[in-house]
Amino acid sequence: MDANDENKAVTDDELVSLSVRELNRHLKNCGLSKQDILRMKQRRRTLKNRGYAASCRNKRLEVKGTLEGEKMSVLSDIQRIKDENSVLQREIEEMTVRLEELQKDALERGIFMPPDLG
Amino acid sequence: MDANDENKAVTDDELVSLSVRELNRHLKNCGLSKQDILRMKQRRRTLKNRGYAASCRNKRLEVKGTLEGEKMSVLSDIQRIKDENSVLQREIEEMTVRLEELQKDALERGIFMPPDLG
DNA sequence: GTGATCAGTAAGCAG
DNA sequence: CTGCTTACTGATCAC
Repeated sequence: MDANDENKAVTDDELVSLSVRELNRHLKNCGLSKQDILRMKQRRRTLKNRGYAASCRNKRLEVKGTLEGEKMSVLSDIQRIKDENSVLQREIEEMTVRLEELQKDALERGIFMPPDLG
Repeated sequence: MDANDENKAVTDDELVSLSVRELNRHLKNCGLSKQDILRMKQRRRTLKNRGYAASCRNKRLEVKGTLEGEKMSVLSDIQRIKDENSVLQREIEEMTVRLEELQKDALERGIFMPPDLG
């Protein structure tokens, strides 16, 4: 098992993907000095940070995109409700006309409308 | 005039605020080597970049804030229009009731309603 | 040259 | 330690 690890170069990809336990085992088997080990640890941290920074930027863009999408969605909601509003308004106008004609007709025919309905 | 500038330490603030022309004059009067002048130019650029980065971040926050504000504004618009919608809906219901009562009353009194108004 | 933005780095905070 | 965020830096692009 030791033979498998010994003198094996560690790529950046491996350095970030290996667990701490695996990394320690590997570093020990390679017989690196404490200085080198520290250096590797720091490089691992740096590489991780690189990834974190990338996710952070992606997240920022994603949040922004979501916000923009929500705004658009709400804007279209407004349009829908405004249209609905217009329909109601038209309906009211029609009914108003209808009532006025009824009143006019009743007057012409000498019919008294119930007071509470006029 | 030279005496005023000579051996005068240049702070970072001055370095970024001085115009190129003023800076060149100052650097010359201090009798700096070309190496030093180049170093100062680069430092100036770095300091400027620092400021640009800050504005960039501020702008990003500002844009985000504006977007959120717009979303809130549109949301309150929706509420307003929905309320207006409810008022219209209620108005329609009242008129509907009124018309139905008129019809019922006419029927009871044996009065024919005009066909186009029924 | 100047200003803006991107990706990478280190410092610092939170879990 | 891990992951995220911020400030800074150099590189790069557009004006």
